[in-house]
Amino acid sequence: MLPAGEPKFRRRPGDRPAEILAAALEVFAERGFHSARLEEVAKRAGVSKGALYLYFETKADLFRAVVRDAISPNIERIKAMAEAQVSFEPAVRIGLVMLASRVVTDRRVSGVVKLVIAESRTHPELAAIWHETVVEPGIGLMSRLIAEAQVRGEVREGDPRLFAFGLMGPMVLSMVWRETFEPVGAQPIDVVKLAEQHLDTVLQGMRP
Amino acid sequence: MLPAGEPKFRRRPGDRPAEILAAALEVFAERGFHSARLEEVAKRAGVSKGALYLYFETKADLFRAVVRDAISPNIERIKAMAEAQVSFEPAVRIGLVMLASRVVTDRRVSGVVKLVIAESRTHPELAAIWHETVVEPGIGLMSRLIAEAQVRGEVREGDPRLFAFGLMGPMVLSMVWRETFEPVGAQPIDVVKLAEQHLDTVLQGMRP
Amino acid sequence: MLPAGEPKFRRRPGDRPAEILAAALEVFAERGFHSARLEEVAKRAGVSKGALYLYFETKADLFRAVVRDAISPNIERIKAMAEAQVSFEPAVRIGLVMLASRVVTDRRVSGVVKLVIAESRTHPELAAIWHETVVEPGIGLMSRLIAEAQVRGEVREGDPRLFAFGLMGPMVLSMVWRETFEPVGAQPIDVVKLAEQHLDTVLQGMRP
Amino acid sequence: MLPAGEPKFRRRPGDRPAEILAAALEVFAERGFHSARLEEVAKRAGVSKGALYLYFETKADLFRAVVRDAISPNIERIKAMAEAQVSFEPAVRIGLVMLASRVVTDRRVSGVVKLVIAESRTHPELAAIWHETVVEPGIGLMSRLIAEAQVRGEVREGDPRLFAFGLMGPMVLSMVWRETFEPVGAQPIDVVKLAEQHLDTVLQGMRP
DNA sequence: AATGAATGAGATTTCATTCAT
DNA sequence: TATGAATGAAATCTCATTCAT
Repeated sequence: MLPAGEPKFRRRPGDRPAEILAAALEVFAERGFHSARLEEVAKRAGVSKGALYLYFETKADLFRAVVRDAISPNIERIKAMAEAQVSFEPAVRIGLVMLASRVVTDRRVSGVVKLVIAESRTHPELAAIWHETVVEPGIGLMSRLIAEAQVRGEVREGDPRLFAFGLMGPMVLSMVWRETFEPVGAQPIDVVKLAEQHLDTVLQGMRP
Repeated sequence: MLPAGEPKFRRRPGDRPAEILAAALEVFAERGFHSARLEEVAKRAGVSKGALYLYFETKADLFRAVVRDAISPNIERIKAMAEAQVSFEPAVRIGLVMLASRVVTDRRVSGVVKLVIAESRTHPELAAIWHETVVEPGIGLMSRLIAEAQVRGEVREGDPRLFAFGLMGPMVLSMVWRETFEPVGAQPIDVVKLAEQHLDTVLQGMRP
Repeated sequence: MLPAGEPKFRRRPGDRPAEILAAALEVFAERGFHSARLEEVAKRAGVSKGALYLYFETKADLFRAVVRDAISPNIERIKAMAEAQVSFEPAVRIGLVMLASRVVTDRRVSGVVKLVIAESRTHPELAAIWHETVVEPGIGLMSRLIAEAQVRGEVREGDPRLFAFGLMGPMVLSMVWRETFEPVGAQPIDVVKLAEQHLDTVLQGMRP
Repeated sequence: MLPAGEPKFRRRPGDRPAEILAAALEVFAERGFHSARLEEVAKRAGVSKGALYLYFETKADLFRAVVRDAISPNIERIKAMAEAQVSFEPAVRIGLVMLASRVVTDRRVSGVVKLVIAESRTHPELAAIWHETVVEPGIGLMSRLIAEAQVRGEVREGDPRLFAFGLMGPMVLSMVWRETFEPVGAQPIDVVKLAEQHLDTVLQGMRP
């Protein structure tokens, strides 16, 4: 049926699923779930539309895979932090600065975070996964460290969980800011400087 | 076609846009921009689909109107705060607690904020409007108050804008939390308590 | 977005669902379920593709409606036959000749029967509906008449249900013949003559 | 690419087409032409999808081969019957009972018959082949036997072809019944009993 | 001003077919 | 011969938008 032309396809090496996930992350982050076109994902991954379906059942399935994929390194980070037994202040300092410099700054992360927020209504499982795997463990870890520090008398009284939200808040704000307001001209936030100044302020404010 | 009878009761036309905006806010907040069905908006507003087009050109136009509509009362609050001339600490305390108790807690607001975040890529104008009208004035006001307090020696040195982000961060986190994680089972945040504890902490940490 | 041209659509009177069903019957009968194109159905019904979805949820739903629609008149016929209390031979004669002349001859019926056969694997509900509504009542009625005639000594012994199949078989064969072999050149069957000769033969063969 | 080792066992290539045809018959009978997946055929035949194309040009080609393949043994049966020179009644009795017990009862046959009916519109060649090779010879043979019996005064007057349809009808009905209504719960027909009772009835009814 | 039936462009998804290996 | 990853045309279904009434 087709007039013969140059070869229609060529098997290429490389990790197809990973290439597709990378392309999908880009497109989803740029356009959101609904506006993302699978055709665009395919084009950027250098495959045909049909090929996507060799690896992912549906668009939603691909979306979920993108989000899950973005979590995995974070899980490791959180575990590593949890296992590093140190005294309160250095632990929080190192943790938050690392978060600011490595995680919040990473466009891949802030992009996915924004997606999770944006699509939480239509894909609550994603919010659930993210919450169980990243958010609650992270907040839980900080709360525990704070509670222990309170027992040791290093931190004044107060709800440890609220202290944790107080520390994390500006990091969340930074991601939202970068994804939402910077593209329309807002002055970028220097996240590391923010983290450091915030730590100086809050840690002093938490002293007994 | 209908034999003349008594005129059917008819809502004042002037109310229509407001009713439509209210219905649209609901539906957009529940479903996001793309999943929101104009048919659903029309049904909840008690009008026909066609009627929407008498007041709004397109779906995007309606969306913009919803977002703008949600801003206006906030603008008034901000202006009021700005005009209330008080010393630094009380001003910040009153402002943040008011924000926590009146604004962050309002589902309408957190819903719209989430929408702005979610659709910022496809509707950057919304992010722009929000930034110019709400965010920048708010952050600007706080920064100025802080800078003035620094001049008076009430606040230690440090970037006033970063202090402002440090104060606001947990409020943003709270809105994201409510919209994204509470629906999937996360323990709710008591925003007012958070604001108060955070103020105690940060204001102490900002002292010279 | 569209350059203005002649009016895109015009509401027309008439019973839309019925028009669509008629068009769909044609197309389904011509092409089978899978090869039938909704675009073709829409074109023949004089509506747009989208309009089909105002009346029928899915293609399968439309298909079911076509089949159900074809049954209803038959149900009436069967009921009428059942209620006509007559002695055995005339009843069967009248019934079968009526069937031959009115039902088997009707392209709409034979077309739908073929569809039910063809799609019974993919749409078993249709076979079920047809079986419960048309086939089993019909066979049941004949069996009962035969059993009663046996009691009265008008019919020799033998399984009444098998007698019924013996009478009906050539009618089924005729429908299959018309739909399957006539289009490829088979000599048409004169169904009424077949029914009459078959009745003469079988009724005589059923005498005690 | 593989290091030389002992040769993997390998089916004789000569068997491949037969294995594929067997698998294809199963799948086509189960799902119909369109819903049949070549991947499924390949899996059941124990070959790759690509291998199918070494033996059959297209899906339709494979389908035709399946149908033709199912005919061949029948042709032999029919020829054998035609050549067995016997008097009318025994010939018909033997023939029909054999048909009932060997052919109609064979799921492979009823499956293909159903396929031919179902796809006759999209693949008329199949109906044509079937008609020319199976149906018309069979009906022709019976008609001739009947006509000869009429000449000998063994059968009363009447259209021999219609007598043939009268005899064959319940066999067709049985195949349709099995394929269409039994899967949705209809009580199975005992085809051999049906054939015998029908023969008793019709043959008596055909006596002068 | 209001209606809502109708439109049709466009998106996801399927799967027979191809061809580099 | 044989494989199976990859292709891409084509089909169903959605829904913002239109406009005769």
